This record gives sequence, C-alpha cells and structure tokens, in this order.
Amino acid sequence: MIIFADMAKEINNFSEIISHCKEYGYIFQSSELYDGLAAVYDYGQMGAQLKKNLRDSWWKSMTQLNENNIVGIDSAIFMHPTVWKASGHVDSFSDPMIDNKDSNKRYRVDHLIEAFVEEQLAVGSGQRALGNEADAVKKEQLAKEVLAQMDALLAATDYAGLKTLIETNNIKCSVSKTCNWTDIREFNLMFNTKIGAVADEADTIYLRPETAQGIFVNFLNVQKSGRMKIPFGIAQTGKAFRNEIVARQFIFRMREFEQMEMQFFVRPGSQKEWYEYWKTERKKWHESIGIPAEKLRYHNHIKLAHYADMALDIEFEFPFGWKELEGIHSRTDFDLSQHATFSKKKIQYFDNDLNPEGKPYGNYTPFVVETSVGLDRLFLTVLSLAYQNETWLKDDGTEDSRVVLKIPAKLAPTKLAILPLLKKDGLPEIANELLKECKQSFHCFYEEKDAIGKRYRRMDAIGTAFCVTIDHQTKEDNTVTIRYRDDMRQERIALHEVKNLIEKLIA
RNA sequence: GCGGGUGUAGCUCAAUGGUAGAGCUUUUGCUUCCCAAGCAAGUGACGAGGGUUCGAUUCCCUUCACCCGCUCCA
Repeated sequence: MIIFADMAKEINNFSEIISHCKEYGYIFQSSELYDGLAAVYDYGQMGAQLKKNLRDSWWKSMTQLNENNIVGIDSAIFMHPTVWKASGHVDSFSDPMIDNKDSNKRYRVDHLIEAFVEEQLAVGSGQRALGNEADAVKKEQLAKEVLAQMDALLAATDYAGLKTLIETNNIKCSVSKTCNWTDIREFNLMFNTKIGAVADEADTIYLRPETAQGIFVNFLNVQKSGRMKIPFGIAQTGKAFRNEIVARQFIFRMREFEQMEMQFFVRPGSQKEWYEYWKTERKKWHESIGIPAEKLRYHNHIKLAHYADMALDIEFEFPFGWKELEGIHSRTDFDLSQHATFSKKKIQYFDNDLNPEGKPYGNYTPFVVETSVGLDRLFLTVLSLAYQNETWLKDDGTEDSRVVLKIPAKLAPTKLAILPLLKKDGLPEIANELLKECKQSFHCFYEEKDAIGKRYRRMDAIGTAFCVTIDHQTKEDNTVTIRYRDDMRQERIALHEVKNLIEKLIA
C-alpha cells in the first residue's frame, strides 16, 4: 500500500506552473515561433477545453440555473465609436502624459502645466499683497502666456513643443523637485483600427475594452423582444482588449482577455440590496466550483470609478498574492443615461408594478449592478489550486513522486482515460467498444502505449479525472479497474457501469 | 515606465573564440499482467539582428521575450 509522506507540498512555485502549462498543452505564448508577443497567450489543446468548461459552467449557472431572470447575448467586438465617448473611455484615456525620471512619477501634461500656472498666480498675488505690483503683473503675464501656449500646443498635438514649454519654464516634479522629464507620450488603453477599405474615408473604431457596453446598447432590444420585467439580467462572455502599459504575471494581466459579465437591471433605489445579493451569490459560485472559501475574500473599493456608487472585488490568493478575480459594481444609471444622451434616444423602462402607495412605479432609467469575472484569471485560479507536486514513500522505502493536476472532475478537460493493459489478446477491442460508448457523453482519451504506470502518470499530469484499465480478467467476468486521480485509489467495477458511474462523478 | 535577473533539445542541466554533450521526455520495433520496467534504433537546441574576428553559442551593441521588486491599474 502507498503511504503518502506529504500530500501536497505547500510550495506552489509559480514558474513551475507556467512550465507545466506549456509542457502539457495548456497555455503557449502567443507567436512563440517569432519569440512571442508580450502579454498575449494562446490556449493549447488541454487549456482550450478547460477554459470552455469554465465558461460553460458560468453560462449555465447564470442563464439556466439562476432563479433570477437572466438571458445571454453575444454582442460584437466592434461597436460604434460614439459608444466609447458615451462610456467615458475615450476621454479618460487619451491624455498626453509625462514621467519624471527621478521620482518616476507620472503626470498628465495639462495638469502639470496648470499646476505651475496656479502657482505663478499665487506667487503673484503674494507679491501684490507686499506692494510689489510690478512683480505681480510679471507673474500674471507669464501664467497667461504659458496657458495660451499650452492650449495652442495641445490643439496641435505638438508634444515636443509641450516638453520644451515645460523645460523652458523649469516646471518641476513636486516629488523629486527636478526638471528631468521623459518625452511626452499618449497612453490610450484602447486599441484602435480603421473600418472601411478607403483609408482616407475610414473611421477610427476601437476594439472594446470591456464587454459591458454591448449589453447596455442592447438593453431595449432584449427587454422588448424578450418581454423582460425588471429586475432582470443580461449575461455575456467575450473578448476584451486593453493596451496595458505593464502586463505581468503570466495570463493574469493580458492585452487580449475574456470577460464573463452579467448586468443586472434594477429599480432605482434597490441597487444596494441587489449589490449585496450578488456579492454573496458570486462568492458562493466560486466556492461551488471548488475554490476554498479561505482563499477568497472581498476587497471594497475606496476610490470609485466614474460610473459606480459602490464597488468591490472578489479576490483570490494567487501564488503571487491576493488579486482581483471578479468585480461587483453598482453602476447606477450612468451607462444607460449616457447612451440616452449621446444617441438622443429614450432608454427607459415602464414599471407596471405597484409602489407602496398603490400606483405603478412608472417610467425610469434602470440602475445596474454588474458582476464581471476574468475568465483567464479564473482559469489561472483553478490551475494554481490544482497543481500538486507530490512525493511519498513506497513499501520498499524508496521515494516516489508525481505531478498531478487535481482539477475538479466536472471541470477537467478530459474526464476518462481508457487503457487496455496490453495492446494484444483482444484487450484493445474491448477498450474501443467502451470508448465508443462513453465519448458520446463526455471527453475521453484512449492510449495503449507504454506500461500502465507510465500512462497513469501522464494522465495525472494533464488532470484526467479517472482511468479505467481493461485486463485479462475483463474477458472472464466483464469487470474493469477504475483508478481515481486524486488519491490513486483503484477498485473493480462492472464494465457496463463505467459510463453511468463517470456521469455521476462529473455531474 | 524604472531597477535587478534570465534566455542552449519538449523538460532539467553541461561544455566551448574552431558550428555543441547528457539524463528525462518523445517516436518506431521487440518485450511487458496495474502506478514513470527492460532492450534496440531514431528525432530534436545555442531567442533574433548587427558588430569585432580568418572564424562568435561564447566578446561587444541593439532588440525580443519571460521572471522578481517598485510604479500603474478606467
């Protein structure tokens, strides 16, 4: 019998997980052939299946099992450019920035210059109070000139000129008190491209930086065509794109990533109650797919985004620390109101339910509570929990070891490996019959090469939940050995029960 | 973005100013009756570009990518 010396080594080396992902077909670096593309990754044959299982599990829990009224949509990545003006993404993120090389502090160029102008005016009025009218006028003139120059240069997007303006006026960093600046650069988190074949006439459009707007612009379509009554939700999964300046930690922060979002539309005033509801509900869901409660926590936002009145993260303890896995945001009526303003169309809902005074609630712009999970982050969560490098002592006293992915059976990419003990004596034929039966219901893997122990280890490494082995006894009494990945336990079961048992185990 | 580190086969590592060696893996065949068995044969690498040199994987420069710390994170 096997005695486990130490079940799971606590040291989950992050780089070991990354190597493992590559070695066993979970995640590859994008364009690796050409030395890779920073912060972009591809999912391999195992990873794509695991990711799909996670996505399906979320989708089902939202749109099918949830007791609230939630429907799913799939909106396009390309959207009308005005969407991003309405959402606030264009304005907030196209400002020219400059860094101080000594303090490494980054400033918005216009803020930096305006602060200087304010300072000059303050100094000027100080001089006036002391009776130095001439100095005061000089300062005021300088302030006016600098401001005028800045406006002209900003309008012309002359960044070199702006930098010269900063340097000639000796505008300093408030932290380092030096004038040692980088060049001025524009940091826009949105990727843009052109739509339309003729370049001159083409419009700039953006790759969506979040999937949420696809839901907001379809609010009326879904509400009317689906005869939806508030409160109700719209769910969607899909790719989003952010031109991150610093992208780090493997697939944690990528430039192209997948979100699983649900926008829940509620009566104004009830947002707090629904915010609390989804806060609890979403954490429960993470626990339901096997994430231990002690590895999850809430983190309330102190500084709120422009659209939110309440916001928190559900954080997971990754190998590199506590980080955001899912965001819950009370987005108020910001988005729907903005789209109403920019599109000049009415986006409202008529609520026939009776208020406490016995009258219909009437027309209003719904409030929104958003739940937004990073699918790639969830993938990394599941994988970092599953990865185990185990060692134990064998009966003869020697050490044995294995690397195993203990992915919960219902999420595992491959559910069952079907292994004839030998590739002769009719064993492969029996195995193939079983394969034909089982693959209709769940993902199977067939292998007849190499010693059985070696095949078990290979299945451990890719996280296959169960193995069944067909041997000579199978021919006599129609039983097979089932071997469980997590504890390497083996038992004998009837051949015809295999499919039902596995179905039960992965339900 | 700043600072530090790294880059040789799928993985782990070695050697060398004269174009690289091993173990594991993998492939094929034989053998093999339940946790990485054995035998035989085979595939497979100096991240990229430039410079110095008769000659560069090795020295220099640039670049790409990854890891760590700081910073940023609508």
